[in-house]
Amino acid sequence: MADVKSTINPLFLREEELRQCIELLFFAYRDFTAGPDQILKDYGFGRAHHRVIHFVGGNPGITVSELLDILRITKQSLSRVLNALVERGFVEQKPGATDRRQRLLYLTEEGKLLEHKISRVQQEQVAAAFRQAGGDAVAGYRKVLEGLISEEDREQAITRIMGR
Amino acid sequence: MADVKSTINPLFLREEELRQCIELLFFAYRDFTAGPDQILKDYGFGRAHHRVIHFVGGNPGITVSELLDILRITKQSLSRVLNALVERGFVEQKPGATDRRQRLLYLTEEGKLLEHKISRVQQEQVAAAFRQAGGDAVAGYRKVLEGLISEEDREQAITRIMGR
DNA sequence: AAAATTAAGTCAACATGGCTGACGTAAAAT
DNA sequence: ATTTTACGTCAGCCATGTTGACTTAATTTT
Repeated sequence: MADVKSTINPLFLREEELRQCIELLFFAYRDFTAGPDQILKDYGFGRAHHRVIHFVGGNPGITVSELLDILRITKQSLSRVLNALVERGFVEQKPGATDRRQRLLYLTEEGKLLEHKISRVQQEQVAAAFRQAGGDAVAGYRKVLEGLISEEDREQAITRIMGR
Repeated sequence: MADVKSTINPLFLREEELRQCIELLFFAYRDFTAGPDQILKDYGFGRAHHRVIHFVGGNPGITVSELLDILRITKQSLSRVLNALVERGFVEQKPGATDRRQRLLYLTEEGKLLEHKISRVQQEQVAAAFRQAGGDAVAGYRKVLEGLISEEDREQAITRIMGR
């Protein structure tokens, strides 16, 4: 069937393939976030808290404005989430050494525990997919996702991800 | 640097790699949804409306319960969005031929226009990433994303995506 | 034919996490 | 001394998810 169509109209298969790949991303992302969401529920936290925990965990001492730049949300949105995390003792703020206006963000011990708990689940899920797909597939996955990041963001995002 | 660490502790690179791939998915998904969001804003619609338009467009005559099963939201959440689309003439409902309780969903001509407009942008974005990454990378991308879908959902999702 | 189940819808209330706008404070840069 | 920057707060709005309770019409089961 697809064979016939692609012989008659080579663009059909391509468009259908693109459609499939788009839906694949939708379903994968949905299941990719399900594990963390489940754990976070026990703490009364949501996905927004997870993002903060994740990026503070991976970038100890990150400033508020750097975090805002990664998350691309308003400081009012961030503050709600960040204040909850600070009040409940998962994140702590220290004034910057050279610039004392800054509040450098760190995970507390409790925060690190939660971060590990969540990322272990997520890493296991991704690791299982990688094992099953093989190393070449992983390389392809990375290439495609990098290309999916918009040009304006790409350099910034990639160096942030890779450069640590 | 990574060389040293991976020589000393081979698990480090693996964990760091997983972390990178997780962030890659976060950033890619963010930019992947940005284009459609932009267009939808002009119509006063959001991402929720897009999902309905997308899946009704790809599955003409889909029932409400099938759609609920794909989107994994409550019927109350769906109804808000679906009613808006029907009222504004982007989706129409027809009673099922064999089971008249069902309301089969179709895009109107206007709905198809919007669907095309959005998916053209998204498909171009994905196509650009594919072109740049190459065919092998695309195969890898698909394999990994399939593996990322949870086992319970996998067969259902995959056959739904591929089987058309 | 009567009873039970199913598909779909509705009303109401609430939570999460985005947003805008306006304004405040302390530290740093000019 | 003035302006800019980093960060914060208050207040209110919007989109989209949730739960729970209940209705209607059509189909299926008994």
